[in-house]
Amino acid sequence: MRKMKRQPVHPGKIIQEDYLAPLSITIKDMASNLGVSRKTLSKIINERGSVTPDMALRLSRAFNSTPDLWLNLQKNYDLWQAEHSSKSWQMVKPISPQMLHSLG
Amino acid sequence: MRKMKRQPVHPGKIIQEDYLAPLSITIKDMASNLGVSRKTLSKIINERGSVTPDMALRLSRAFNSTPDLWLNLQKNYDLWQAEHSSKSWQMVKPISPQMLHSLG
DNA sequence: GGCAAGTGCAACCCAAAGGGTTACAATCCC
DNA sequence: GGGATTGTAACCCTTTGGGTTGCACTTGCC
Repeated sequence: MRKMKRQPVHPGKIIQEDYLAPLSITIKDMASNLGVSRKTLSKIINERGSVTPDMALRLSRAFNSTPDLWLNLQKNYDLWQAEHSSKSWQMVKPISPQMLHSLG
Repeated sequence: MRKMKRQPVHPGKIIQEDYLAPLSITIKDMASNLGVSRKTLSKIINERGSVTPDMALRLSRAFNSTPDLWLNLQKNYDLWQAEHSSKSWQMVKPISPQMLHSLG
């Protein structure tokens, strides 16, 4: 599989750069169109909020895409954050056949 | 794209049926191995908790898989829940070229 | 039968996070 | 100048992840 070396793009950036900007749609109008508050959209675009399943569904309808597109962007972003914000998960030892023997 | 018609399997079920059961590992021991509380693992396995990015990293190390495997399971599950727990997102109208005209 | 282990779960405590509204200051654009 | 846009802070509410402790139930084993 592929390992992410650089921090993935936040979905908010995609919304802003690939949709709102090109189409000249304001955050205010877009929030209204999505049926959420201006704050909610603003936070996501400014990378201070995340795309929830519900928001992914709304975005997919507005931009004629799929909820998975947005959730995957968010997932990759969150995963990268988790990988780099703590390392205690690296302490987890693989469940190997050898271990199973000692467990028996 | 593919549309999910049936409720996706919860990652907790996979953990239980594909790993713990076959390997005869108890929830207690597994929780200990993952470095989380018994409650945390128990909730996930009983489908009352979700696999967070941190947990996905732990599971991927324990079971020699990828964090994405676990996060995708959770994502699909959450998305299905969101789709069926509310329908207000269906009110969102697509941003069509026609709409853009009226916005201009 | 009887005990220890495994387990679901409730009760509590915390902190984080999503969502809403309101309000203010800074900007941008006629 | 003046209206529209926008980032944000302040508040409020609810949900949720995570931890610990304790209790009751079930199961396996001697």
